[in-house]
Amino acid sequence: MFRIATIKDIARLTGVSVATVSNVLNGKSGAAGPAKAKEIFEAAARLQYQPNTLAKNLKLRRSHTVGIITEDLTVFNTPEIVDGIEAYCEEQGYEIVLANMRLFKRYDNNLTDTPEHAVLFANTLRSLQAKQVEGVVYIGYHYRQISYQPPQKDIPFVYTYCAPTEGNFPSVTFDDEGASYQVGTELVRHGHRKIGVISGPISSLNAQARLHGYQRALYDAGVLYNNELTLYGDWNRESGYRCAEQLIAKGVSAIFAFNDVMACGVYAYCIRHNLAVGRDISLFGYDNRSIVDAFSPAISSVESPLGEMGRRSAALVLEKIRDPRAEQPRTSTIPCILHLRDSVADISGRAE
Amino acid sequence: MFRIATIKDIARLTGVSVATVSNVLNGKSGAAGPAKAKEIFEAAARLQYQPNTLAKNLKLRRSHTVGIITEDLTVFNTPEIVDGIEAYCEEQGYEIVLANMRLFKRYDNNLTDTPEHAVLFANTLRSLQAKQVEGVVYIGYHYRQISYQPPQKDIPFVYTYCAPTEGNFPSVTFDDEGASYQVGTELVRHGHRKIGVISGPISSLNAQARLHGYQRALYDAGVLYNNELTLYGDWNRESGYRCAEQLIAKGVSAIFAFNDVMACGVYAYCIRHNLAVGRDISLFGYDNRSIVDAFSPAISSVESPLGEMGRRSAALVLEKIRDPRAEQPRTSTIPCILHLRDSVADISGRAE
DNA sequence: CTGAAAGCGCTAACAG
DNA sequence: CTGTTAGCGCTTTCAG
Repeated sequence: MFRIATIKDIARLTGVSVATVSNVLNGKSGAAGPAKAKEIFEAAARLQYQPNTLAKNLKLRRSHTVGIITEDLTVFNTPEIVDGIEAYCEEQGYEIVLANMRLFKRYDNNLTDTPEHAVLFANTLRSLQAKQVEGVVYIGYHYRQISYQPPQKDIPFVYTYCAPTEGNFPSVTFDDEGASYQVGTELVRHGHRKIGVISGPISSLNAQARLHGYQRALYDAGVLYNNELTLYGDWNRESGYRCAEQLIAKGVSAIFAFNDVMACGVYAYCIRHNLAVGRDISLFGYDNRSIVDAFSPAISSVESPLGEMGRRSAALVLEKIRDPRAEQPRTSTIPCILHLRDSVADISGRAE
Repeated sequence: MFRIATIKDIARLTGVSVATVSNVLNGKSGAAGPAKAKEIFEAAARLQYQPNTLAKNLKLRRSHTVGIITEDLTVFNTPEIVDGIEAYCEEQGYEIVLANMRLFKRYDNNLTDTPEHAVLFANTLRSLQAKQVEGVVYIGYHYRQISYQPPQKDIPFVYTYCAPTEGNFPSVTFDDEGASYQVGTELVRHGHRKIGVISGPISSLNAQARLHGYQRALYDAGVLYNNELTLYGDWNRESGYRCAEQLIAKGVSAIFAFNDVMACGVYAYCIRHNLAVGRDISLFGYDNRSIVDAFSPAISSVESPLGEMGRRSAALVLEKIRDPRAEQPRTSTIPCILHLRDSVADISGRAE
């Protein structure tokens, strides 16, 4: 079997003590004469020396590592958030260690808050702490309230893509309300007055925020909000299709679906009934998933700033690590990115 | 600041030595009297004792951990492979530690094998080894040849979703050729004789294997292969659209696109020209991405067995860890999963 | 049945 | 400028 070279091997090879090797390799100026130092560096390179992280961290009692807990890594937005955290940590000289709870796979998509989840969370967090992480970012699979939290109230811990029901840990989310405000504003600016909304389930926090933003946009634009034109889907394609049918019967010129999958349902309805999206019907989705490109014209949509949420979460955790008494905002909200595409027609010139 | 309880705290609390605590907690029978043992367990529970992984692994010189190197975690199929590895390792009592090279983000999608990649790979592998991983799975972002490999020839190391150009490390891939064979067979079974193919670039290994499988299916079915009906796209939507135009002009009744994105292009062409997919034109895609559901009828497609590839890779690594002299297959190929949907019409009854 | 002691690889006083 | 030493938290002989 192969053995990784240790500081001891270098010491033996160069005829100095391990302390000297350690000092030289850690750049302590004047730890050895220039000749010896050079010799030590060369030996290290030749042996492909890599300090044993375990030993080093054990000794230093500082791992320079932040833990990431994902509810489920295979949910579409999670990897981008992880990526943002990694990018930021790398810039700051921190490592990351990932713990995936695999909630979807493990519990077959039953994601209501159960006691099992709390136990799994506690175990996951402890296993991360056993690895001496200095802080933790918790990534939800979808925006919702989380009832469990770390037992210690003073560890650097940030929720992202979800929010704690209580406690003082910060959370990072995206600006659902603001993005919907922009969508509403854009649709009005393009001349639309009768706009249909296909919301998610009324219990969804995302859906609530999106509806508020949209309503505020209409208010600010002086357009009456007609709640008959707001229907509630279930995030799935079929509900988009069904709601499109009703809304179009009511004579809307544009539809704002609260996710892309339902927007696809709308698109399908339009195709089936010979309505040209981007001319007869304008369409906005949400999530900016790859399906927005499946059609032509492409579906306008709202992109969540996943990478930026990751970066912000990491920044908050590192700040807290460096200054445990830092005052941090309870919630941080990152703006979304609007993608206005040809699915939205400008009808301001047309007769009503 | 909070401090995690150590074995020492328990020892002090229960009035025994650390050795006894360690023995009891590790289930050494008869390490202490039953009363004392109970007391120790209770103290551990009360203090939320969690053994320090660093210290434990340092001492044992066995981390029970396998490393995962991903080329890029944000590429759509990577997380599912990671998930499969995790699931298997968890069952076997192993932990995983993930190192994401972030190739896409870092090099702006320039993924030809460059010397920089080899250096990044070497660093990543070393950092994993510094954490004392016992083996490593390397996950490519897309199936292709990889020219670099670990410097040590005897470490447990498996490539997945890619293959090494040389060396004796095993690789795990999916059965592109077999899946395409099945697609060809299905299309013929549904009465299709003039079938258009939209391949990927001719240099792509995936595309080559898929074409072979398809050709073999025609051969076995006694259908002539007309290479005029095979066009080469570039994996993008527009090329699907363009190729569809040419193929349909040649009178094909079915189109097999080598990925779903190009299949979307075909779909778009059909919609634009009033051809009903699943009636006038049959369509098969590849990858089974979420966009297959964007249309109605849904696009038939081929699903890569990502989770299973992960599990198999993990199994190979663990086998090698447990028996360093185990003989292992150079390549393992996992069957794909065919999703036959309504985009494929049975035209065997129709006149030619 | 129980504990003292050594040591995994590394760093940081502290002496020389 | 260089080396000795102690110790991070844990396991494991080996005596008592």
